[in-house]
Amino acid sequence: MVGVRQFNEDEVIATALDVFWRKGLHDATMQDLAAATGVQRGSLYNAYGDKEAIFLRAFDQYTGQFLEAAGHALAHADTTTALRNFFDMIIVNMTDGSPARGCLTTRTALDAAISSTEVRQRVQDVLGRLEQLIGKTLSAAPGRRRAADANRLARVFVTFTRGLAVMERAGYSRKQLKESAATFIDAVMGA
Amino acid sequence: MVGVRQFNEDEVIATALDVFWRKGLHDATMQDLAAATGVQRGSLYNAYGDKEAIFLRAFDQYTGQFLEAAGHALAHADTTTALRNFFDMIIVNMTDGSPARGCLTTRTALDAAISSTEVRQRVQDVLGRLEQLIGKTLSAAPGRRRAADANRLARVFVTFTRGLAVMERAGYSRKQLKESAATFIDAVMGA
DNA sequence: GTCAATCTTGACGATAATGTCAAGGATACT
DNA sequence: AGTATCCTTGACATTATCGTCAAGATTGAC
Repeated sequence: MVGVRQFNEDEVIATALDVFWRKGLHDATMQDLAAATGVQRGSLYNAYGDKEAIFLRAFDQYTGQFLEAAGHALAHADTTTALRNFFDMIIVNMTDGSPARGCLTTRTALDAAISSTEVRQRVQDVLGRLEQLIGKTLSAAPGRRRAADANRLARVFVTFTRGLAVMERAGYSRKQLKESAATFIDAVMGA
Repeated sequence: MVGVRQFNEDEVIATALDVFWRKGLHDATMQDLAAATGVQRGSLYNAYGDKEAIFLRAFDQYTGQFLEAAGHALAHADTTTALRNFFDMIIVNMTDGSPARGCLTTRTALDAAISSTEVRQRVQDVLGRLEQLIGKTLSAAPGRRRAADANRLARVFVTFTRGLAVMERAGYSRKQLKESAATFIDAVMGA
C-alpha cells in the first residue's frame, strides 16, 4: 500500500530507540532501523530526513522516560532512601536486556566528538536536568547543607552515575554495581 | 626502499596511540594510521595483521604509562593529598590536547560491545590494576579502615574516575571536573 | 470523477573501509 | 655471485553505508 503513511510514528520511534540503545547512534544503521521497524529505508529518509533526526526523537522519548523515573525514585522523604532508590533504578535500567543495553546517554556522550551540536546539547541537557533533580533532593535533606554544597554534590552524584554506566560496559555485574553504589552513598552521606 | 622494515616500530605504535586516542578504536581506520605514521596500509597489515593488533600494542603502551603516572601521583604520605594528585593527573590527562582527547580506556570500554574479548580483557585489566593501586593507598591511610572497606571504596574511586571521563566528553571543562573531584574527595574522606 | 499530493519501493551512484595479493626490489646469508 | 627471504607498493575484489530519485500507486480534496 502506498499514498498514505503506512506506519505508526510512535511505534517506529519506540523501536528505533531500542535499536539505538542496543547499538548506539553511531553503529546503528538505517538498515538496522528499517529491519527493526519494518519500514523501508527510503520511507524513513522521506519521513525523517536522516538517521540523526530519528535519533533525536528517540532520545527525547528516552530522556523523558528516564527523568520521570528518576524523579519518581528520588521522591522519598528520607534522602538516603531516595538515593538508594535512584541508584537501583539506573542500575537496573542499564543492566536490563540480554545482552545488557547499557546507558544510552553515556554511550551517546562518548560519541560526542562525531556527533552534531544538537546531539551534544541533548546530552548536556539530560545531565543538567538530572543534576537539578538530585540537587533538589539533597537540598531537602534535613539540616546543615547549604544550597551551593548541594549543587556541587549533585554534580558528583551525576558523575558517579556516569561512572557506573562505564563500569557496566567494562563488564561489572548488576550486583557489583549495586555494591559500589551502596558504598558510595554510605561514604558520601555518612554511614 | 624495500626488503627491510622501513619504519621504527616504537614510533609507529606511539603515533598509532595518538590516532586511537583522538578517534577511538572503532573510528580510527587503517587509512588514518597509514597517513599518520607514513607507513602504507599494506605494510601495516604485513607487520601487525590488523587494526586491533595495532591497537592492543598501543593500548598496552598507554596503560603502562597511565598506571605508572597513577602510581606516582598516589605516592604521597597523606592519603587525601595523594588522591588529589591522582585526580589532578587524570583530569589533565583527559582534557589535554585540542580538542581534548578524553580518556582512551573509557572510550574503549564503551566500544566493548563491538570489540574482541582481548580488548575487553585489557580494559578490565587496567581498571582492576587501578583499583588495586587506589586500594593500597586507602589501606595505608591512618587508622580505622578495614581492608574490605578499602577495596570497596577503591572501586568507588575507579568508578568516579570513569564518570569524570564521561563528563569530559559531555563538555564539562577541566575546571569543572576538578571541582567535582575535589567535592568528591572531601565528601568521601570527610572534609 | 478528476487530479494533486504524497507515500512506498527498488534501483542507482558514490564513497569508504576491509583484507588480500602479486610484482618488484633490497638485503643478508652462504 | 647466487639465492632465499622479507618488505613495500599499488591494485583488486568485497562489503557496507549513505543519500537520492524516478516510477508506481493510493488517498483525499474539490
